[in-house]
Amino acid sequence: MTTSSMKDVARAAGVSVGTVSNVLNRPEAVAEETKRRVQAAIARLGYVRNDSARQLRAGRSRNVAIVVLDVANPFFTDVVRGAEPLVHSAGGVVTVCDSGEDLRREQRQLEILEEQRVLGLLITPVDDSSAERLERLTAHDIPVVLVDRGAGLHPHCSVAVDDVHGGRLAARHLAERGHASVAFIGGPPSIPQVADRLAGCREVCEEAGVRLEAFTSVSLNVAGGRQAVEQMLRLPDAPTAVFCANDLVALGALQGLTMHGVKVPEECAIIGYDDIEFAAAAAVPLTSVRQPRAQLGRTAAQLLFEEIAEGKGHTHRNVVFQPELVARASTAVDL
Amino acid sequence: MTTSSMKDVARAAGVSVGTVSNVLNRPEAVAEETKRRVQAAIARLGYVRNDSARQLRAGRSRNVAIVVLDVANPFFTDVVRGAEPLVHSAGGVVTVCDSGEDLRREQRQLEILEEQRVLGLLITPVDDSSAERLERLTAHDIPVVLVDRGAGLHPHCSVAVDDVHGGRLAARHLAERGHASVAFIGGPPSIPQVADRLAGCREVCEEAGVRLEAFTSVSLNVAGGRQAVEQMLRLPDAPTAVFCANDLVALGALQGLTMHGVKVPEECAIIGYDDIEFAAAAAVPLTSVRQPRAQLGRTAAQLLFEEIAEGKGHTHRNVVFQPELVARASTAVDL
DNA sequence: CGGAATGATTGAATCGTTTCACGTGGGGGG
DNA sequence: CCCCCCACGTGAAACGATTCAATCATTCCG
Repeated sequence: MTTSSMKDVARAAGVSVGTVSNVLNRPEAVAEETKRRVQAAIARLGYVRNDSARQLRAGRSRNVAIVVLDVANPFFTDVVRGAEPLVHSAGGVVTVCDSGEDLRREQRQLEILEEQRVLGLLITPVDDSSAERLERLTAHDIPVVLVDRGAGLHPHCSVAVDDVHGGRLAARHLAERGHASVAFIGGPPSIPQVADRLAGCREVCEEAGVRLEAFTSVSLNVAGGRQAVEQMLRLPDAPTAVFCANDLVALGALQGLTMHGVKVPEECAIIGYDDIEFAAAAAVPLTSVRQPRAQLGRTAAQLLFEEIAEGKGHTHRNVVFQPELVARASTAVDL
Repeated sequence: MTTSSMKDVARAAGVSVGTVSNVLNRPEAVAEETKRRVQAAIARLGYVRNDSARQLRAGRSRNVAIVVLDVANPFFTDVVRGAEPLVHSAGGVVTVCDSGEDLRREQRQLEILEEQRVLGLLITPVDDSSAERLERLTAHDIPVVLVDRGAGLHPHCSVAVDDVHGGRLAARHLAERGHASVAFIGGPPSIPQVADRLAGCREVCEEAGVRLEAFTSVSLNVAGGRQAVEQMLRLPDAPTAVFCANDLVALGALQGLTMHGVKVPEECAIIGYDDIEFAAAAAVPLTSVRQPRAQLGRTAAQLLFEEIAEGKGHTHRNVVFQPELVARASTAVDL
């Protein structure tokens, strides 16, 4: 059984292909009786539109691509989920590409996506050297929206979260609970997110007269958090609270403290960042700074469609969201 | 700057479009000098192949779609990662669709994917009522590989993991550690995965003379695990170990036990299932039964490409993987 | 030196839709 | 009774790449 085309349907229904096309795309323009006949033929033959042909004529696809640094990272999956509904209601589907923080992979994916003439692109670029390739896309009329990176640097719309403010929220929460000495644990300071969170934290600590000690974790994951906290415990007067640059690090810190018999939150409070699903699932549910992830995705998609709708006259927008503190057991003690 | 076509390139290089096509697809068939001229023109014009046109001619796209129940579930993201490399080396990109366990969404996505004439489809169907729609796809020459569901039921290839064996592994591990009474915590028994894991566990327990008590969690998540374990603690002689149908439930159990001051593993051991990344990240690292997730994806993609290569003469294969036990701190005590 | 073999290039047909300028037939208004 | 307009349909021209038979030069061999 070969797939049948409009021509087959037209023949079967005794009409021209133009009419079949009308039944599909502007049903109000065709007489009831004819419509019925055509629809019957479609059903009988099991006809399915060929999107390639459609796209060819239209010049673009209806699909939106999103290129993320890591599909397994809950942050990105939530962003994807936020973006999906809009794309679907525009008749397209979301193509998710995992660059794995690898520039070459990212580049290859951008090439493929450009060949596919995607409607638009949501991307968290691997680093600033992607800028040039992205400009090429917009030059070829493929709008690009940056997610959580490089806001303002490029001729694109962007969505991001205010990390400095997130750092402030965390520090303020700890200060209010009476902590006089806190540790910050975060990965390489070259990562803007980490630097911003630390900056916000430092700002509030200085204001409130809280002693702040920064530990550099080898990486932003569980192992990094565990190691850093062990290093911290060796200090003569260890801080009574740790603020971690993300929840993975915080889970690592919790693990390290548990191993050393340090009670959380009684002897040491923990506060994480991102509020991933597993923050609440930890043995001691983690206080965390939540980013509006789904909304990030939703807004990114909105900006994309706005840019498409406005065409030439579009001016780029950079939307910044404010994070929010979610208090749980890991900081539930006042000193 | 309008996007330029092969015709433009041909004109710029002073050759015919056929030659340009050859430079792109069979470079060995065109003279050095000509090739150089054409490539120069391509670079100068910033020409990018139009995949729609290509697909139209070829009759199919080079993209593979994967429809999952939940993009945020680490199980599926790992499957996606396993499948990606193969698809990329075939010149395509992976379209990830999240059905969200919603039949209507799944249906809509299948329609779109069929219109797009995807090369093939990897899917974990929402339920058996998807079978009919999937058969329609194969009838239209779009091969389908089932992932972790409905193996053998349908005229498709499939990959799955032996859950009964996984249950046996867990029970054996606990029996070896000297536990005489264990609890199973799992969601509705109507889920085949849950039923199989329990069956395997029961089999070994009976064999080894271990008392087994099954608790039904309201759902397969953290809250479910916490509630079930609280119920368990109310028993006069509570079991000394719990086997959870998945890691989320196990994390919930750990949380519940921690809240009630029960020490893990000294007073109660825990063993989970899936070995998600966060199992190792728990305050007490969780012993878990690992499914070869990436390999599941890789193999699924392989089966897909085999089916494509073999064409008509293809006979469907059902590949079943054996899970593997990963021992960690949460069971590291012999009674 | 004729003819065959080899190599490079061309041109045109084709894939399946969409779109639009153009019939065609019937009904209503003048 | 004529004309115009409307509502439906038609047919053919795009869209941009691939493919293959046909053409044109060369080179090689006897």
